[in-house]
Amino acid sequence: MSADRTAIWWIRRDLRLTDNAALEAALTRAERVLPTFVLDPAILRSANAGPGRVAFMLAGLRALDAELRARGSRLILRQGEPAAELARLADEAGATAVFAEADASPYALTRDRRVAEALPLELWGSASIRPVGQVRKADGQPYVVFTPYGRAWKALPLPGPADLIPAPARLAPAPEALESLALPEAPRLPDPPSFPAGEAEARRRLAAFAGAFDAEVDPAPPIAGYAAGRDRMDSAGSSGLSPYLRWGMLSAREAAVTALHAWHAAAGAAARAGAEAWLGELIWRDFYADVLFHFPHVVDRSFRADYDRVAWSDDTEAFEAWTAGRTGYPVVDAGMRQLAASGWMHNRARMITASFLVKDLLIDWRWGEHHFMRHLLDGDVASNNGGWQWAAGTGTDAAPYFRIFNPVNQGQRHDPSGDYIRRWLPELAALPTRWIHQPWAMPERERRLAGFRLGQDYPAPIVDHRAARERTLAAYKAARERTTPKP
DNA sequence: GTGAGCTTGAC
DNA sequence: TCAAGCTCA
Repeated sequence: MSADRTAIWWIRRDLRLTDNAALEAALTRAERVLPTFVLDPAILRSANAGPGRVAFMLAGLRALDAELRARGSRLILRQGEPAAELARLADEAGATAVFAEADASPYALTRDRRVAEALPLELWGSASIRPVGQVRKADGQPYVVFTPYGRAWKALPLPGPADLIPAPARLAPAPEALESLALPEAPRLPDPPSFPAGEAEARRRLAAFAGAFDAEVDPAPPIAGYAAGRDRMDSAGSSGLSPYLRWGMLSAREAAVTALHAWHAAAGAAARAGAEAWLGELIWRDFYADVLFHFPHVVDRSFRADYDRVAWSDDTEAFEAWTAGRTGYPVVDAGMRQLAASGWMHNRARMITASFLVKDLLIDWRWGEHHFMRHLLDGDVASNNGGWQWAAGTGTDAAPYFRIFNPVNQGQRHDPSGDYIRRWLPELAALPTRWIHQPWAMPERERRLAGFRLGQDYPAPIVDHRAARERTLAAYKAARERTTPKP
């Protein structure tokens, strides 16, 4: 190995220096490492690339560049087809290898195969905690039910703090002559942003969520109340880390180590349950990455073929009302407006809005999946598709088709104060809590007192939930009968 | 082959 | 109480 060997660290969805196995491998093997990001037109032009998520990514690259510069290096930004751009850069810099974090999504696998044909590409680490394909049944087949998957996941050796790779303190400078595109300005981020991009912010949030990892210092960090608190939309019970995990501003492995540490340090059974519940959410993320890897057809079809025959309604007007947060069901509309305004939605609200689109409006789950992908900062094919197929009842381990969320009950149960509604639907802010989840049921006298006009200040429900429920049950039943003829 | 169990429910 | 059927061991 020559002393001046140069390698490319190809950054994709791992916008961090801490616990980065690909970066570490590159540093171990080369004298000089070129941190490189390639803006890929195939991704940027795809229907799934929302401007909000692109802006978040660009802000993340800016933050990463600052971290690199603080260590003596800088980000090299290129634009074009990755294999061609990386080959060009390798020529310019005399680089002999490319190191990258493994990414198991279908597009990434295809892209990386092309790059590997042109250059020596080495994949290290994983965007999930356990790489896809690692957790399998005794017969070698992948799991398609979460609970047994989770049991097997936990039975494998668990990562500990010693497994995490520290960020490098110094990096060799990139040659001055190597060109880098200027980072495009990131438009469309709210100011101040709900989710400031970057590794430093991710670590701040992780520490704030999981506490000082010491029950004597901080006996009740949010993670300790997560088991009960995560479903509450009217308080900050969730970690708010999903965009950072999506872009690798936080390593999923470090999140798992933190959850396990919080479990050991927990002050009691409830706090332990909180840490376990959060670890469970991280395992869901691994599970859906694994499902997508083994069953890539889920990207555009139901996991279970029966449900590709559901006679969906092509009601574009109803779909528009759903996207705009104007369905007349407050909890649905609050979720959709939170998504539009912040690029993020509470997970409970994701389930409620998804159930409403599919099972109240009988609209194809793919319409909703694509809308979410265009708006979510954390939009990730595996998790988003898994969540939608779960809600639609078409996926692995899905909610049964006849389980249809009642939007009023869900709102009352998970936003009992009504504050989630008041935050995102200011036109309902003056309504008494008793009626805030069903303004149409409010007596005329009370409406006048609150100065509220149904149909003007806020729409009347666009569907009757009870009737919609019956219609959906019939449509799913018909789809099943069509494809499973009696012997 | 067989029984237990299946993220988040509704009526 | 109801709503099916299928996975996993």
